[in-house]
Amino acid sequence: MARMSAGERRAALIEAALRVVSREGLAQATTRAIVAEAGMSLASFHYAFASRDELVDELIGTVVARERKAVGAEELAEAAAAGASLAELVEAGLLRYFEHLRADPEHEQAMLELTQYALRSPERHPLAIAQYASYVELVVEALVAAAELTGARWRLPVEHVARVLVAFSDGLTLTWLVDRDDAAAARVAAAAADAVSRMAEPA
Amino acid sequence: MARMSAGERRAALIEAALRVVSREGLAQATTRAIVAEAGMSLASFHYAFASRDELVDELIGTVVARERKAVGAEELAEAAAAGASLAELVEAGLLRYFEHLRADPEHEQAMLELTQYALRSPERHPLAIAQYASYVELVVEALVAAAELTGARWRLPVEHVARVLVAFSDGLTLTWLVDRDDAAAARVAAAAADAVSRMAEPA
DNA sequence: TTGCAACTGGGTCAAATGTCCCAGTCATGG
DNA sequence: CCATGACTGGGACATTTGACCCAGTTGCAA
Repeated sequence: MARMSAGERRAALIEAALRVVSREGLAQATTRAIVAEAGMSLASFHYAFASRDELVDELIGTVVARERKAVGAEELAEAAAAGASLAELVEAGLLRYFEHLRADPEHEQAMLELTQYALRSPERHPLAIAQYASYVELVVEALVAAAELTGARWRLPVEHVARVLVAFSDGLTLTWLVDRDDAAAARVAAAAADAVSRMAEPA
Repeated sequence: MARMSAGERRAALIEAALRVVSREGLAQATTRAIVAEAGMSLASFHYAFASRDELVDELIGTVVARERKAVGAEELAEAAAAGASLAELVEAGLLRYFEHLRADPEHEQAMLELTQYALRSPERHPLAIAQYASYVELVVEALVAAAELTGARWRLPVEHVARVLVAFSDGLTLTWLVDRDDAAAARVAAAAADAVSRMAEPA
């Protein structure tokens, strides 16, 4: 195995772990499976991490940070310039997220498993909370931008609106992962966008 | 251990397994943990079930069947008689589900884990699909009743409406399990009811 | 009552798994 | 060039876990 710094090694192991969890599930992400994926030896694992739990904890944090980039709001502006309504903007955002989900369902499944893992112990519960706080924060930014672009004003605290939208996205994700029904997912997105856009009024 | 028929024993083990999964998670539901919960010996387990997997598969089926009873639609009629609108009826239904969730969060968490477990293998994926088909069916019944009681007509196939509502419920569940924010859950319920009720028109 | 099949308890086995040790290797500063 | 410490590879070990065997026991049908 090539030589690398402890930091690089930790990063490489986390990448490998994420691939294993995505492909086979958290339960199958044993230390041996992870180092095999990373092409290292077991000793390297325990040189970089004190325990498997430590890696999983760090994995949760890493993965949340990455998600932030995945759903960027760059295209919002052009859509609004093209005369889209707020509801249309929100729906477009949800559909963009849905494409992200369709492109890599296993990744979202992995995220769900990591959340549930975190929920199972009091020490890790904060990790799950941080994960969702991060989602909400991300959606807040998009909602603020969307409202500005369409000259609307949120009648509720935008965090509240975002929290609702995150819940709807989660529901869309979970149900689609089960039945893989694209049309149904599109209907969920439309209904969610409708409900959320009604939380705004002309500025 | 008292003597009982193979059928009773299987049922008792499934009950015990559900308790263990709810309390400690699927990963901790080892054969030993399950028989300890049931107060039996390991041999009894393997007398009743060929393998742990066989029990888990049966657990998923059992648990779905039980869920059907939990969200009964008895109170719909009285609410409608009191002059509630369709949106109010749907919201009341969601809030009733939410109370169910609040009363036993670990149970819903167990359901989620079982779903994800089923999603992880092609052979078991149909179990998850059946689980959700059962939810949709249940919601369809309630939606049909609610529309009748308020003199409304669904503009979409009621199965589509139900599928959306199931997605919203899932989102409500997942996010609430993380942040335990009752007020936020109530807002999700209201928004979901709003969106769903707009899928109907006066008959 | 008695024979038998259903059933049980305790122990055992092999595999998987998390953790860790130790002898060796390699890069780098002096 | 070489000493030193960071890093690696290959095992080893205890524990957990799923599976299951076998000698006994017990309810029940005849």
